[in-house]
Amino acid sequence: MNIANVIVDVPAASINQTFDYRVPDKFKDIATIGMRVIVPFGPRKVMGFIVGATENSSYNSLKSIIDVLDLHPVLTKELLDLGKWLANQTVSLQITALQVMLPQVLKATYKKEIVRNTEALLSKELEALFAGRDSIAYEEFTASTLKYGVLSKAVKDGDVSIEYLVKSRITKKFRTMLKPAKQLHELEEQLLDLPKNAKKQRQLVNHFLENPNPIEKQKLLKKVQTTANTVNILKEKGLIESYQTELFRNPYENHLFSQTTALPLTDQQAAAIKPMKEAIAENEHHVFLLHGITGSGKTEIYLQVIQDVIHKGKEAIVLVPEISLTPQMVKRFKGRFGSNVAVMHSGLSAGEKYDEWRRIQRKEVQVVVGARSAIFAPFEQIGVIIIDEEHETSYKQEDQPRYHARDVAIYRGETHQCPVILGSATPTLESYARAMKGVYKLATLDKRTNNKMLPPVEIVDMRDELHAGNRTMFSRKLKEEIQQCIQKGEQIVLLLNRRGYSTFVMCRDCGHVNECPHCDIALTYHKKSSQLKCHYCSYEEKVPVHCPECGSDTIRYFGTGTQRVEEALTQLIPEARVIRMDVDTTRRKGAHEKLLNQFANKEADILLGTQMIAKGLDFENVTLVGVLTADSMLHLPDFRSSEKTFQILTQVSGRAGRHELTGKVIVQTYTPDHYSIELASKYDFMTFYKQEMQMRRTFQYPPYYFLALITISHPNQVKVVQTTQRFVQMLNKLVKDETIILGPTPSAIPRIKDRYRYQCMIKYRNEPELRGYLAKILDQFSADIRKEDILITIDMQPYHLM
DNA sequence: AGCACGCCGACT
DNA sequence: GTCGGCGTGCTC
Repeated sequence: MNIANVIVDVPAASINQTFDYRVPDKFKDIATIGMRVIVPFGPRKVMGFIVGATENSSYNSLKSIIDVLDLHPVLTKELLDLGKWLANQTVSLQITALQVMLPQVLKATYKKEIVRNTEALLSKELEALFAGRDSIAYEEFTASTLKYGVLSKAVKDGDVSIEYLVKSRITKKFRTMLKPAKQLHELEEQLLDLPKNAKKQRQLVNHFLENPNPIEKQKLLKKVQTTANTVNILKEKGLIESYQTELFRNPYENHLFSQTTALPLTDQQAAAIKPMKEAIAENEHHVFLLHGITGSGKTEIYLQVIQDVIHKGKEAIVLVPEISLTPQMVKRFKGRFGSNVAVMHSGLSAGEKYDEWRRIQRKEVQVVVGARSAIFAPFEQIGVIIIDEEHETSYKQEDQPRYHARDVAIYRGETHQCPVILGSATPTLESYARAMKGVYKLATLDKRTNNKMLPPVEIVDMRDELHAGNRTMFSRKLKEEIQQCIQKGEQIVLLLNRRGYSTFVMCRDCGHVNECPHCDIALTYHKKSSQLKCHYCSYEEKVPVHCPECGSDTIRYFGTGTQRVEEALTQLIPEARVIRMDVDTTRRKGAHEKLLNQFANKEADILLGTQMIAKGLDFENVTLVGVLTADSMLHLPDFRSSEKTFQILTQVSGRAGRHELTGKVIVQTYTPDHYSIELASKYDFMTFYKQEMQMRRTFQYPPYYFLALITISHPNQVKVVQTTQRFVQMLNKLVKDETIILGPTPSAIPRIKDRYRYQCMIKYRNEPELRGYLAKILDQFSADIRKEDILITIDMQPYHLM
C-alpha cells in the first residue's frame, strides 16, 4: 500500500471525508484496509481507519502514517461498505458509523502532555509546575495560574514541547506460564546439584521431568503447594523460564450448560421451517416473518435453522432484545451449540465484550447471540440472521448513528445472500404489512407446542373499584386471586406498566409540581435518598417539607413506582413474599439473574416488576399474571402507544401457565373498552392489526408513511423557533408537494439542560432524495451551528417522538 | 472537534 | 505595550 485513504476520528461535518496519507516503508507490508492507524492531523495526532488504498494522491503535500494499531484488520471490506451505507441512511458521520461497529475498547483516547526537552533551568513558574518531573499532563498547566505566554515562549525556545498522545484502551488479561529452560537431560543433571533441603524446588523440577509441557504458574504452585519464591529461585538458576500468554475472559466460565439435542417439531413448526431451510441450502436472501404465539416453539426453529447453517460451515447472528434479561435464552443456545457461541450484551464488562468480539473475529465461533450491536459481528460467511422479538424498540439505537438493527440485518442478509428471520408473537405493523404485501414471507405458529390453550384473560374495570370504595391499586378480584394462588403454593407475576410515569411530588393545596430548573420535566421522587432527581440532567434537590409555591405542608407523592406498589402489596397481603425487579434493584451486575433464580427457587410468591419481566421468562410454577395499570402507556404522545400496549399485554400474558398448571391473567384498566386492551385479552392479533392499520392510514403514520424527525435545540427559545422555521422553509422548497412537514412544534420535553428544543416532523411516502436534501440543509446550517451553538439532530426512523 | 492565528478592547 | 477574549479558517 502506497497511499492510504483514512477516515479520521474527528466527529465534524467538515471532516466527513477521507484524508490521504503516505504509508512509510516500514508499514508497507503491514498496513491493510480496515486497520486502525494513528495519523497527524493539523497540529495533533488522531486515530483513523484505513478505508481504501491508492497508488497516487491528487493532494500534493502528504503526511505519513505515524503508527498502525492492528495486526489484523478490525473491519472487513463488507463492514466498511456497510458503514458507508449506514452513515448515508441515518444522515450521520462516517466515523460514528464505523465506531459503532466495534467494541468500545477499540476507541482511542487522547492525551496532551507538556514534555521537558532540556536540562537547563526553565522559568521559575515552569520549574514549579514540573516539580522535577520530565512531563506533565496539559491539564495541570490549564488548572494552574500560569499565563499562556509563559508556555508559548518555552515552546518557541525549544525548552519544552507539547505532545499529543493517542492511546488505545485495550485491556488484555495475561497469565504467567512456566516451562523448562533446558533440555530434559540437563534438567536431570542439575536436579542433583540442588541443595538437599530444597524439597519444593526438587518437586517443581520433577514435575517438568514428568511433564515438560508449559503449565500455568498458579496451577503448578497449587499442585506443589509452594510459593512464587521457589519459582523465582529456579528461574534465577536458569532451570525454568516464564512467559505471558493472553487470557481470554469467558463470562460464562462458571456456568454449566447441559447439552441438548434437536427436539421433534410439530407439524406447524415443520411447515414453517421448511422454506427457511431451503433458502439456506440455496443461498437465497429472503426475509421471513415468523409470527408465533408465546410457547409455540419459535426458539426451537431458530436452533434447527442454525444447525443447518453450521453444517454448511457458515455463521449465524441471533439478536435478542437485552440478553441479560433472558439468561434462559443464553442457556438454550449454549446448551445446543456449546462453545461455538459468543454472547454479546450490555451486562458484560468492556473487556469481556472485547474478548467475545475477538472470538468472532478469529472465527472461533460460528454463532453470536447478542443485543442490538451484535448485528455488526465481523463474520464473513453469514448463513442466517435471526431477530427474536422483532417488535422490541431496543433494536433502534437512540443516539448517533440512529440505526435500526432490523434494517442493518436485511442489508447484510442481501450482501451475504442469506435469509433473515424476524420472530415475534406480536410483530410490528411495519413488518406484518410487508408480509401481507408479500415482501416478507410469513410463517405462522398459532398452536403451543404443549397443545395447551393460552391462559384466559379477565379485564377488571378499575372505575368500578373506585365506585365501590376500593381506593387501593389492587382490585378485589386480583387480591382474591393472589391470595388463592399463594395458598396453593403457586407463583404470581405482577406487571407495573409504568413507562412514561414515575413518582413525582405535588402539593395538594395548590397543585404545584416540583420541576427541574434546567429541564421542563417533573422531578422524580427517590425514596431511598429522600431526594428529587431529574432523569435528564441528573440535577437533584431535597424533598421539600413545605410547598415552595404556597407554603402548605400537604405534599403528596404521585404516580406508582414499584417501591410504592411493593409497600401497598405487603400491607394488603402481609403473608406475600415479594421480589421487586426494576432499575433500582437490577443495577448491579448479575443482580438480575440472582433475583430470577430466587424466584425460580420459590423463595418468593410474587415477582413484581416493570416491562423487564414481560419477556422471555419461563417459570413453571407461575399460574397468575396481573397487570396493574394496563392503560398507563395508552395516553402517551406516541402513535405507537396502542401497539405497545397490545404487545406488552400479550407478552406478559404468555408468562402464565406455560407448563402443567393452567394459568390465568387479570388485567386492571380504566379504559376496558380500548381496542388494544380488549383484543389483547382475546389474543386477537389479526383484528388488532386491521384496526390499527386503519388508524395509521387515517392519521398518516407508518407503515403508510415514513417519518423523519428533526430536533433543534439552543439556549434561547426565540432562536430555536426561528432556526427551526428556517429549516422547515428550506426543506419545503425541496420536497414534493404531497410530503407533509409538521412544525416547528416544541418537543415533548421542551427544555433539557437549559436548552430549548423544537422539532419538525416529516411524513413522506416517496422521497428518494430526502437524505440528500437533509444533508444539504445541514451543510448550509454548518456556520450557524458553530457560531450560535445550535444543535440539530436528525432521526430517520423516530421511535421516541420527543 | 480542536487548534492556531489574528484582530480587538482592557488592563498592569 | 501585553493579556486574553472570541471570530475564522484549516486539518491529507
